[in-house]
Amino acid sequence: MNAPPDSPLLALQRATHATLHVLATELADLGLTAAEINALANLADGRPHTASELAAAVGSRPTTLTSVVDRLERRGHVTRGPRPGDRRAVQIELTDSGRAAAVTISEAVAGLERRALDGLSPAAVDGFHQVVRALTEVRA
Amino acid sequence: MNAPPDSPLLALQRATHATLHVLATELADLGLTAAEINALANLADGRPHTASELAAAVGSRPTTLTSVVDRLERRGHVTRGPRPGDRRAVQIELTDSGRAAAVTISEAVAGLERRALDGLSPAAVDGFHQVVRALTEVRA
DNA sequence: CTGCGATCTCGTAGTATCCGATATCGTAGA
DNA sequence: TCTACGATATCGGATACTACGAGATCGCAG
Repeated sequence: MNAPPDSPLLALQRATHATLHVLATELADLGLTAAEINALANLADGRPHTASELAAAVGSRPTTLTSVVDRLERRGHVTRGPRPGDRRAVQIELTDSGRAAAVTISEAVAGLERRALDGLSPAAVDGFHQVVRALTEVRA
Repeated sequence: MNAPPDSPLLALQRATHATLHVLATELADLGLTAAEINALANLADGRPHTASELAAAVGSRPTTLTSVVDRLERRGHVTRGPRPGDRRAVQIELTDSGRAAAVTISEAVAGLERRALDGLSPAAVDGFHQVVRALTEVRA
């Protein structure tokens, strides 16, 4: 199968869907959706983020993130507060339960990556990052 | 930017969102959504596909595809018909207008890929494909 | 203190996605 | 032949995602 080399973009989307689905299945206990998982994973470093930063990190618009953060806040996983020094920006921070969830997510992500990338050469992984980065920065 | 090497999975999702958005912007004239574009791109080889095959190709469930194909059919881009020899399966084929749209999409995809991958080594692209493929096939 | 740009939220609308149930079809087995 | 079982796709209903435009709040320059 997969006789033709297959467009990088199509392969990319397939991989995204597939990994997202695996992750959602593994993390079903948390009761989180894909977007929420993605947001928490990007918050996992513990640094506070603004809505804009987070939107850029997950690849969506700030408006989209509002509802996601709403739900995360309602569940007590994050808090919203003004950023000291610039009260326009909203600072999104993990709570204790949010940090716990983020750790679980990070471990699942790391485990999945380990399983997938086990037999591959570092050069391949490096090439992957180069391509992904180039694709992310492409403009219309 | 990109100070930390950043998880492959997060980078993957970011790239998917970014490229999808660029594509949707470029192809706004067609009046198609991301899922529809994805489906047409996967049908672009002209071969007939079944709903299951197409679902696997785009990375979603057959139920999800039904509504997408519904819309494509209503717009006259595809036809549904029974597959000769197995009337359970539904054969999805491009119409003339669907083929035209698919060509436009393929060109946009190819152009985007060319722009993004221009300066990169073939080895990097090869590594990208290896990683993406491994990620796609990972299991829970 | 006035205007302008930045940042976020809210309202609204259309899609996407899935689960469970159902209908149709193919195939193996009695 | 006919019956049971697996495969395939659709339908109904529910939830979430995503975006756009409008509005609110705030920082900053003059």
